Amino acid sequence: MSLKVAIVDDNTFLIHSIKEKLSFFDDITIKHSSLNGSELLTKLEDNHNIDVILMDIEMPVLNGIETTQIVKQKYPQIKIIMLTVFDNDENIFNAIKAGADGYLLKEVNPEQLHKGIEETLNGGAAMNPSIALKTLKLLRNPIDIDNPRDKEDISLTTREVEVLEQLSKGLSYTVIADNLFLSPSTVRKHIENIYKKLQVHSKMEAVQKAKRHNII
Amino acid sequence: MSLKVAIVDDNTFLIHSIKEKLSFFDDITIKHSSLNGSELLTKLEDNHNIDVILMDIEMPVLNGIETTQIVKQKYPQIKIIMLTVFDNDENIFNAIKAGADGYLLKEVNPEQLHKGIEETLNGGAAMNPSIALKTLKLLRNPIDIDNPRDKEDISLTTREVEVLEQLSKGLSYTVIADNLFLSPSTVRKHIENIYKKLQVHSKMEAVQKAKRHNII
DNA sequence: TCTTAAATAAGGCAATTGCCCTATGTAAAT
DNA sequence: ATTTACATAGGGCAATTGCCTTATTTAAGA
Repeated sequence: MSLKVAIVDDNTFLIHSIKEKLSFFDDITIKHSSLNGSELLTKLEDNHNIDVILMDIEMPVLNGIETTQIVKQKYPQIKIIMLTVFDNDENIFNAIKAGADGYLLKEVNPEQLHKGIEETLNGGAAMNPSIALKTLKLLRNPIDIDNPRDKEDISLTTREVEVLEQLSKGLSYTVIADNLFLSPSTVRKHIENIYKKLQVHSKMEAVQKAKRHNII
Repeated sequence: MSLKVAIVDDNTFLIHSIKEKLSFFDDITIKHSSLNGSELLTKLEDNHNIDVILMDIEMPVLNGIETTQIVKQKYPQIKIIMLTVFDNDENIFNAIKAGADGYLLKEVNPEQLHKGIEETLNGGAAMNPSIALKTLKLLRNPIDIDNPRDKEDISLTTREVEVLEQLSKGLSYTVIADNLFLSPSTVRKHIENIYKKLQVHSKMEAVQKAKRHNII
């Protein structure tokens, strides 16, 4: 018996792209697709014999988070995998809270998508490695989503984030240099740049701000 | 340049099994293996040029959770993937809290293990689907695992806690003195005493440890 | 009453940090 | 071809920090 999949996405082009990706696998049947949560709910009321729903987040009328919450309330047996272009903390956290069983990005390749669906049906969770890392960070450093944080986008380079991580452990310039196989001068330079980007003036402030923005 | 991997497992048979799994891939070099955390730490002190550590949890002398915590404190740039047969919530939660970058089960096949190492180095997190599900559940239902922490009972005075709170905001000695209507000398003295009680040597370490012990 | 813990305050010194300057090589973008 | 971003590296200097010493006052406990 093949897996019954439903798709919810307000972008018809992306629905088509998902269908195409799954067409390679004959153990998957796409039962129907909807352009928003409301449409999906109507279809489920008529027939809820569905194994997995691939759900977009940003949609008109009823968005993916709200829809997930409702579907999970009424049909807890149906697995829901979020399939979206957005991977910000807010969305991930809210989707998980709403009861999502997985979270994949739209750029996922056919094999990964197929595997994700299978794993989810087998009692696991489908997740991008980058999403997985974000969930770990959320577990380690629970941020208060409800409280409005400044949204100013802070863009640190990979190296800067690495240095910041070391700073957060209370390590000195020289130890950080030793750890990253750099000259202390370079570490100092990176830290100067970090301070400028974060608009702070000390290690502690930098780490504080970085944690608030879930950079580390 | 191939990826430098270290293995820590008290079971020599399992070490051999992991080595065998990774032997198929020529972009991976196994630098050394240790039978417990203590042995690993000694080796890292000699040479910390390691990309990833595959870490067992149940080990004599120094277990995988404690070892992860120490390694991440001293060498935050080294990625650590837990590789264990146990997947209970306690272990997963504690490993994540200790700073693990991934969590795989020992039955993992060579390809998955290799992929997990690669993904982790690429800034993601390696995770079993079943583990991923458990992390989602932990996020949804935040259990307050009463961490035994260190048994050492740390008793700071009211004033010391006040000062520590100010420290954690990244304030300088003089500003703290001004805030608490004290002489900078007094603030310095309090901080010295805090350092001695917590057995640390800098603001950042003090704040870190205090947070771990729920003092602030 | 004597002792101890806590809070207060100060001086000195070496190491670290924060902030300014300049400079080079490389890779991506225009 | 040229700008731009990134990573690397170094020098200099004032301020801050970490750690040592000593000292007084007050409040709580033995």
